[in-house]
Amino acid sequence: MIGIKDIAKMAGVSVSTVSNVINGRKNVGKETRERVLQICEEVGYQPNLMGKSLKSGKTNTIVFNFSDFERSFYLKIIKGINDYLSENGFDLIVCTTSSSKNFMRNNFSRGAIVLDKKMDNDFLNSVADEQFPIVVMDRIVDNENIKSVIVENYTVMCELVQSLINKGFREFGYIGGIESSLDHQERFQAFSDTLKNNNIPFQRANYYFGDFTEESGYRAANIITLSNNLPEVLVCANDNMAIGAIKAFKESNYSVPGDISVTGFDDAGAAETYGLTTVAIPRYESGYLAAKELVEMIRGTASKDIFKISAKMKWRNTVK
Amino acid sequence: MIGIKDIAKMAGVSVSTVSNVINGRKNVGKETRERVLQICEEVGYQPNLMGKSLKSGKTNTIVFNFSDFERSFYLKIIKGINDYLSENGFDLIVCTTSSSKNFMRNNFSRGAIVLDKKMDNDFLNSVADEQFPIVVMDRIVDNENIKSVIVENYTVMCELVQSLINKGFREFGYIGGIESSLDHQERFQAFSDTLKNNNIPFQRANYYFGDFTEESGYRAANIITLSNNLPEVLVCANDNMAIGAIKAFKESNYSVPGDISVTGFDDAGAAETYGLTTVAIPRYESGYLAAKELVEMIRGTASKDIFKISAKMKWRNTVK
DNA sequence: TTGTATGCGTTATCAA
DNA sequence: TTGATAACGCATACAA
Repeated sequence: MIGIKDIAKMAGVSVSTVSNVINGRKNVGKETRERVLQICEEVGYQPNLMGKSLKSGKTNTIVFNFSDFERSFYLKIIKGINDYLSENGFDLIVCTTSSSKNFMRNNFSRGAIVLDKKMDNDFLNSVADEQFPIVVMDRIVDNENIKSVIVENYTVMCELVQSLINKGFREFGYIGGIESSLDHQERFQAFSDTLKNNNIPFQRANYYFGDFTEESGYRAANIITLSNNLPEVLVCANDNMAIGAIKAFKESNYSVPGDISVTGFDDAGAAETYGLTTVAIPRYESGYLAAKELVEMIRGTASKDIFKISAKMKWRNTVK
Repeated sequence: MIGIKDIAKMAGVSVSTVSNVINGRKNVGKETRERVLQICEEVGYQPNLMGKSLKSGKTNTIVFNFSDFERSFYLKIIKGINDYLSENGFDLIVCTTSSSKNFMRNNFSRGAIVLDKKMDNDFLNSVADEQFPIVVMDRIVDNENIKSVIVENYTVMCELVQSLINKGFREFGYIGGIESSLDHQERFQAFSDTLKNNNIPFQRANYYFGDFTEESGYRAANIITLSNNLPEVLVCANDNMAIGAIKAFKESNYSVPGDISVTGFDDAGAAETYGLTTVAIPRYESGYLAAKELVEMIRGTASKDIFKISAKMKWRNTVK
């Protein structure tokens, strides 16, 4: 691997001069500067981050941590994060749980964005620090160096359910997501609060367990069809499960929305294809904003508030 | 930040002794070892990864490099890579182009898997090394430390086109992908070779440029409809473009496959939804195998051959 | 069994 | 305008 020392030798100057050129100091003669830059270009010199941050004690690396490979919108979040960070001169590394623990320390990286349920609060509390701020998504942690960026699920789910009630629906079914997920909790809370506010009863029997996968929605819907007691509308905690449910209904020769209406949450790629009525969450923007919040924490200019991403109803045609 | 030196001072020993304790060498007295470990524990000492790998030049980290956020199957590839690596005790970091160049060096990582057209061959040749092997996907680089894992596009595309010919199709259209992509090149080569072998003419006018995005397929199909000269079947270099084309045809009130048949390549998530006839590529397995090849190169047990992932025809209903 | 000295790639200080 | 050198945190060869 070629280093500053090699460049110095080739250019016939000292290492300090090369360092000065590379870091844009002005105390270098024009000719020397050009010669050095020329050589760097030719040999494709890349500064070694190790040496650099060993010296400075600072890095520009941000860790993004996730572990669920089933939800394709994660790529959009990553893209948002990546875009903001590269616009601001930070490097991004994406890791899954175990590796993240190695890299989330302030002599290696400058901060982290965490979207992984397996990364527990205790661990986060132990590494978060004024020198190592963290942004968590879909979770709230009580620590002044950990900031939350969450989706504003509650109001939009209220809006969705209220609209369904206004359309005349009275018998609701619900498929929930992973219980530890804040998204799940808020969505279901909004769902049941809205029914309660309208004096519409919701039997626990009409709650079906899911885990945000299409498979789990499919299974839940099969159980529903077997019960011989279809609700008028099935509200699902996300799109994957809604789509799984729709597939199951179609296989059992029920028409959506003829026999049963279905709603989702996310506006995932496939939602449009299925004409699914759902809630659109701006994923790219979430990532971008999470990165922005983190960088502001690093710079000491962040506000303390939880950052809420707002979502919007998307009416399509799986609701009568 | 507390370092080995501080521990040494507190324990009243030298830094090398502390280093020896931490790295489990046996040349340390029992008492000393216990005292040092005790102190490390108390103060929460964490070794500085920078200093460590700057010195030792060895790590267990593998870099995976990609940059296209539009193709959701990338998540499957990442999952495959992640699974193999974690089963084998390696850490994975995923990076986009610019950051990758920082991390792809043999004192930080142990090897890399590259799936990014923006990472040029010159750069790869300059970093690849016996001590830093690289696996490239969808590309062939002539370097004994760079191994290719590619999809066996040719034979399956021949099979697809031959089947279409056997069904009686004679007028073909084609939407190509990014020209620099090996996938694109092989698929088109197979397409035109098969037509030639069957003495079926293919006019260059029926070739449409695309870049693997749905958008580009949509545009190409709109151009086709305006030409008033629909081919009998439109072969697309991937699913995204095929789906874009199908949308365009439907908007122009052409029926698929009534007025025109369409085929894709990838078996992306949405392909099933659209009932698209396509070619299924095992993405998870590709990632898993790419990681396996890399680890074997690291261990010095890899074969020199290009690794080919085989793909399979998937007949659905966008072909008459 | 423990300590001293050196070097990894870089930046910063200071002298030339 | 340039160069020599120390220092960052750690591992290691070698001396004690």
